[in-house]
Amino acid sequence: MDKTAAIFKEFLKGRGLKFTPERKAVLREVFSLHRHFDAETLYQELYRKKVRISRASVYRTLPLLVKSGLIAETLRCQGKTSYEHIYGHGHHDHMLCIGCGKVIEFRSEKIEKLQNEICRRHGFKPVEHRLGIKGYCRECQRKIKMKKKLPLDSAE
Amino acid sequence: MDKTAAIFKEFLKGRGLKFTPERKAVLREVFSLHRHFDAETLYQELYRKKVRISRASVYRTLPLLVKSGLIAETLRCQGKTSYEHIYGHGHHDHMLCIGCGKVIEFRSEKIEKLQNEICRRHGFKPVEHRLGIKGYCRECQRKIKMKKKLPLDSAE
DNA sequence: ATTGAAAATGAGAATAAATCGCAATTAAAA
DNA sequence: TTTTAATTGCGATTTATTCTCATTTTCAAT
Repeated sequence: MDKTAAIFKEFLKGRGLKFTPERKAVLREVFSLHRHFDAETLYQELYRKKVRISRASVYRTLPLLVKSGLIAETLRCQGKTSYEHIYGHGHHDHMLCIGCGKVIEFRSEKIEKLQNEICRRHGFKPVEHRLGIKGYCRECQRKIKMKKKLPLDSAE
Repeated sequence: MDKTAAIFKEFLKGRGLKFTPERKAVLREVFSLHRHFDAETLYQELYRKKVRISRASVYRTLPLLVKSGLIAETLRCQGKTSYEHIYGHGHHDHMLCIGCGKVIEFRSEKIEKLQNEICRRHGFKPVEHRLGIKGYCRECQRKIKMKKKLPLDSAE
């Protein structure tokens, strides 16, 4: 059994919850995917692989995985909740291009440190955080300069 | 005419959009509210005040206000998009207590600076950012210590 | 192994948030 | 004014997610 399963099982046991085949399947699929995903995508992917578990179970399992600390919700992008791995995937923050949707991941030790310091000052025990910066990537900045009429999404 | 209206009007004119009474009403209501709000709340509030504009118009106007820079989406909290003022309300980040839902606002000049620096390095032009830290406030940390069976939301 | 209680499941109905289509209306530039 | 593109309201629709509940399953204690 791999490490993530052990963690999840442990988490579940601690709260009197069960490590069912369905939950196992979701966990497995989650960690076979790379990058961000949402509940529906995961369900479809499982379906494609002939793993027949209900949407409801997928929707019920993902929040448990979040609470177990294995995954986290990402910044909300287009109306649906999306997730990313935490386990085995060092923490990082995001830049999100408003123009083309590109995601740039980054990590700043200094920012992390400052955050922790601020939390300490407030007596706050941080569990998880998200920093998302919206803006325009290099390419989209160039594109925008060439338009006459300002597009709705222009930064200017 | 107040400053926010001037800004919004200007923004709209620049893209060939119109400063209609409905948009004016939404803008007005937005800035009469304090703290976070969502589309439905705003609609209800307007309805209560006998300002009869359709939900659709509210939903259509809020994104425009975001694009104008007057307001911003907040961290997603419970499935619906919520907003907060930007104009006249200095930017701030959030700590969100998982236990009781309390929101602590804070601002760190140092973090802001670091963010800008990182963006520069990536050729990214930031427009807006959100930093949200989830965790447990002082009180909830105390409460948790006293429980036997771990609640679903426990940090441990 | 058996059992029993609590928890989980699937299927689809239900809800909630947000968007869309369209005919009628309106803002604002000419 | 006139004109024209933009906007409105309404309700229908879509999309995401949650809920209901009868049935099944897990797991700890026999």
